[in-house]
Amino acid sequence: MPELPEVETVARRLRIGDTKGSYSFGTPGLIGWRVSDVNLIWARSLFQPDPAEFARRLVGQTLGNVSRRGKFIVMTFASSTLLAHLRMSGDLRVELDTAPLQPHDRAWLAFDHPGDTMRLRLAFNDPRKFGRLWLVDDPQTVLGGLGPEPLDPPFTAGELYLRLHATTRQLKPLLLDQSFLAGLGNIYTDEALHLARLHPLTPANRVTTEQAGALWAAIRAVLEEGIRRNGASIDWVYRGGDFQNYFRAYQRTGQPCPACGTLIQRIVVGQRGTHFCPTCQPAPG
DNA sequence: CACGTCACCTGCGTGC
DNA sequence: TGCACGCAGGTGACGT
Repeated sequence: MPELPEVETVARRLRIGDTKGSYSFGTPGLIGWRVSDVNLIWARSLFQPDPAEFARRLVGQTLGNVSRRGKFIVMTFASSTLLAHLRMSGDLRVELDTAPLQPHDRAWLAFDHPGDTMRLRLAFNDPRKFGRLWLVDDPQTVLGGLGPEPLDPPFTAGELYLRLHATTRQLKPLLLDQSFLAGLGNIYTDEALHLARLHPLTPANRVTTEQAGALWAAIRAVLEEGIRRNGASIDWVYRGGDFQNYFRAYQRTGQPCPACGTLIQRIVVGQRGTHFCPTCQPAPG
């Protein structure tokens, strides 16, 4: 799924709630709520630690903050950090703890709140079972290998240019590499390369200063638009966003390029479907 | 180092 | 209808 904008949308929902939730009153954010119970339905969803220690360390802790790093959701408790990676099909739901569990729910945490009779559930739903949870003392043990955060100030066009010129790798797989840049996935990589008018197979070290500037601006533009539209909802996995209605290239094989009308082509790069306009994004060399 | 292949999983659309 | 097959928002472990 879930790339940076979708993960940001999920993190925001956990942090500040959602007035358009499943209930008339929406769902509140979970900051300040206390874990009263945990249940692991599919044990392999938990990467670290073992289930018994997971429960022992989490129950009784109060959630201090929810943020995002790359495609990870970062839930900060007083003495540990819960990390979630949604991989291809994961999602996190906040609901009343009386709501029925859903098919493909893999784990849940129950929350209570001082002076409040309401109890909430945070459910981790993941049809394909690729998603993972970690409970750690130091989040850097999991997040330490990630590249720059593309929307943060230290990530400049000049920084991108320098990183591109450190390798001969093709742009598409390079941008998907989370140690090069954190947060891009298949959708936003295709969208950014199209907007920047760069062919997905271009060797990174052959990108000019101007092209690096265009790619930097394009990455930020597509991510910001994705966040503004609450992410993309595609296939049978509906997540509430509508960026899928504004794709320029991704999954538009055979449809006209919005810039020039040429039909979008699909190739396979590193086992991933890759969509581009052969006119706007001419082959390198 | 760069690239290819497979594995991990389930569900959906397509075509025979 | 049934059933194979290809495809899917990700990543990590291998082999060459």
